[in-house]
Amino acid sequence: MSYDRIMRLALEKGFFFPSSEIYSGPAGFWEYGPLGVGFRNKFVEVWRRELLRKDGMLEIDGSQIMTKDVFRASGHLDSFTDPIVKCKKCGSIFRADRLVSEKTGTLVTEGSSEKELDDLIEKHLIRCSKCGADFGGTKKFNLMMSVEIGGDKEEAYLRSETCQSIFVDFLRIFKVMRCKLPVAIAQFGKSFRNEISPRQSMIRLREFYQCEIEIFFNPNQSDVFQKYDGISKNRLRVCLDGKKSQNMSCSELLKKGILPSQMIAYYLVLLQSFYEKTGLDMTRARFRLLSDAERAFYSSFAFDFEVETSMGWTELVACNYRTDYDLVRHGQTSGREHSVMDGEAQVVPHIFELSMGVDRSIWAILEHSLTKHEERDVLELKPYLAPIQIGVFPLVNRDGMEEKAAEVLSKIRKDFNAFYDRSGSIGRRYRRADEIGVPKCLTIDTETLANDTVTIRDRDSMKQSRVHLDELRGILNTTFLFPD
RNA sequence: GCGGUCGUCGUCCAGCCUGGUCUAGGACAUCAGCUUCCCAAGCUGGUAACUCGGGUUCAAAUCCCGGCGACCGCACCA
Repeated sequence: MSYDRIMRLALEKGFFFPSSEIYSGPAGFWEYGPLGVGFRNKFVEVWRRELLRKDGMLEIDGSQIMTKDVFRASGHLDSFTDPIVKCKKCGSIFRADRLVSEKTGTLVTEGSSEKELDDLIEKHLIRCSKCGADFGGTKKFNLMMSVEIGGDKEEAYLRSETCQSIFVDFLRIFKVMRCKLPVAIAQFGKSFRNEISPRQSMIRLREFYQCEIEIFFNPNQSDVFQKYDGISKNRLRVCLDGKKSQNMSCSELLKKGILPSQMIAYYLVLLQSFYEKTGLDMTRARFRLLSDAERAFYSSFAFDFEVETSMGWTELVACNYRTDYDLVRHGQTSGREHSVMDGEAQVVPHIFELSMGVDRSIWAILEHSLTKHEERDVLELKPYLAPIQIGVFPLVNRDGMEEKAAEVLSKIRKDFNAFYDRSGSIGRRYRRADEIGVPKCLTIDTETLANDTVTIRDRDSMKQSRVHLDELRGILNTTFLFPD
């Protein structure tokens, strides 16, 4: 379905909408409404089921504000603080350090202050290379959002990736949870990036949700991974050249050296089967191998899990081999070596991560799920992902059907997300339910009053069947049960 | 961040050019009532908007400036 249609659905039904809307607040911030929260919660619960519980991972929930040292260690403060100058006339922006070294032929040290750079620009009479006008002063631009803590305004940052919490917590978790390598630690939470120009609603946000999984392992033991045995024949849809996708078995991918280890193969399979369960159209999904230039500074091997949407191929998950970069850096900065015992050997674990963008996954599933059946718009969400599971309707508003419907509703509303609707014709009510993806509707009619049976109407087929109220709970439980 | 286009009920649009019958209109949606025994029927009534700030003017949704936002292109995107 098109971008505009999904946006209309989101705004009209309240899945999500711009933040601080009545003041046309800053770009890149969006709110989840009731349906959006319901959907997202269920999405995260499927993530927990298909990845965390299935594999025995540990989940934590870290603080969003973290001290400056964390990001000094992670490299974010150096790598993402660029000194920039802006032309007073045409507004063009340049990296101040690069500009100075280009024009003067001298190397500018990484840590040069704004004042030093300004002096150099003045001394060498450097002007805008586009229009020749003056620059305003050098400023530091950073994708990190800073905050001040307490009366003396201690410098801190909103985390730009949730995984830093996992890294700095690693030693404690490993010890108190009596971990052995390999171990996976996961987290669902918010991250913040001061994007220059956020675009396309849920795709590029300044405040966004991530589901991250960090797998800590002994690099000397990663060749043989027991769990791999069960998935060696599984096929992954990979894209090696940025164009064509193909299904290849894990054993083939390993033999050809495309995947570096059995362990990584296993986790990519796990991730792919998770997304299959979310209802994403997997024929429009792929693992794209990243080139050297595309990888993050810390990563030595990376696949992006991407899906095709109205905006083209969109990255949903970054699968990075981060080596021992993070734990070594945190070890150096904190002065506490981040090594653990693995059998007889003491090792600094390496890390493989699955870093999922939740908001854009939500968007992609909506795009792949909203379908037009003749004149009927149906949001074909998997029953276990539907924010509202059941509609309860009196067929007509008389003869005590409303009261009976209220009775049915109160019977099921504690166990299911159910809603009651008496407004408009029965057909209109079915259509309203279809568009927000309600899988089942219960209708109370004359026969209900006579013999306590209701009709269950199915969203996708529109077919109806009649069940006794005593059987209802069992049938609904089966309907919304997660398939094995 | 730069450039272009744009900003009116929940959604989509009319009105703007040519300021004043605009107390801002319509469609769809929504709410109340009537009707309705199964797939957007009908009737009656209702709620609901000029993005924000400043300026010009006797008078601003309408003209001008600025902020904020949206879309498109460039740049950016751990």
